[in-house]
Amino acid sequence: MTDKKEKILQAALKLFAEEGFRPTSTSKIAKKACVSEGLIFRHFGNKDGLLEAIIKEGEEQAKILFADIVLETEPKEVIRKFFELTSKFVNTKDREDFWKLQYKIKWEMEIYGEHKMEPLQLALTNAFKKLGYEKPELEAKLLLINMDGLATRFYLQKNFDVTELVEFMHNKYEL
Amino acid sequence: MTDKKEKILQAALKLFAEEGFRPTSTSKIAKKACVSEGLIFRHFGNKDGLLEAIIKEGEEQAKILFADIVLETEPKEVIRKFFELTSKFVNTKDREDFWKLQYKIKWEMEIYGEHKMEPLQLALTNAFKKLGYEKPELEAKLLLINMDGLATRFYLQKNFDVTELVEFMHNKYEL
DNA sequence: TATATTTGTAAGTGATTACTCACTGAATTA
DNA sequence: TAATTCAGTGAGTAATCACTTACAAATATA
Repeated sequence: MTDKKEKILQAALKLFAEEGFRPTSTSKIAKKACVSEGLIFRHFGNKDGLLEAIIKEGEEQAKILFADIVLETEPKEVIRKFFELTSKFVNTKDREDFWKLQYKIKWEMEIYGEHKMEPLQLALTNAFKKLGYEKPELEAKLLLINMDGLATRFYLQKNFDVTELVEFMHNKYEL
Repeated sequence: MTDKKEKILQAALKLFAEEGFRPTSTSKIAKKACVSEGLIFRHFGNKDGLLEAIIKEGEEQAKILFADIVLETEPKEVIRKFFELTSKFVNTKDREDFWKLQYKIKWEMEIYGEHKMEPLQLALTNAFKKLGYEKPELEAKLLLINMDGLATRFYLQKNFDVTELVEFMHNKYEL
């Protein structure tokens, strides 16, 4: 990975997250990355290839984040860590662009990517089962849906307090 | 409102909901509406004007839908009607394009439009207060967030069963 | 050191973009 | 009836789009 290739990825991630995929022109990316426009096509083939590279890199990071939850065996800890993740993934400036891009792309391309969340959903289902909940699968689904709703608000509504609501949600489960 | 102006609005609503605002060209809209491209600019000034007209028309319809809930005084009925709306607004083929556009536009333009939901949130807060809930405002916020999460799934994840989850959510409140 | 490969650039390409302009024909108004 | 407004068209516009190509410089390999 050369220096300029890395710069292109960073610039594209930021611009895609800000403006969306199709509305962001390759010339704008090149300018922001301080490289010639042609270099983008040398390294990534076409615009779609650039997006793919960004998403692929992000998925690696997501897997690492999820691993901590999926490998946990204590059910109450699984749920606690899930809420911890929810408020963290949304609050760390570092990865903000990446997560925002995930949702933006979802709506622009109209694909949900269920498989990414599957291990998380399974871990939660199992945790609720151990805790004796009547419908553990639906409980898990509901939590993930809450996460989508929170993300929607966090990224689109300024001055939205996530922490307050995550805490409130967490307290609804007697743990 | 002439016949052709109406056709432009309908075609634009459909295309914006399908492809997004910026990726939909005015020439494509004109073709779908079977009018000359110039007519779009005659009636709406520019592309943004066309979007504004669509959103404005939709807001009127939303107000009517919300009115039934906001005017209800019986707290349990307020919540029941809210869940009824949630599964309905998401399932009626008729208005599907409009609601889908609402979310697409939110992510494309990064504006949430909190004011639209305010009367609904107030009605829910009041209902939870009457029912003796400890934190009625947060309960109301949570319900609206659930709605956003459900919409995300419904429009982006094929084969997603809304009704099942709405019922499950509803049953969580002892009514 | 000589040769090949990779990394990078500048200047293009045709297609498409939002939008304008000069012009009709029909309906309204004076 | 004469003048004016309105709805609608089709052929333009400059700018921008994703992408290509020819070529130079740097780097790796022999």
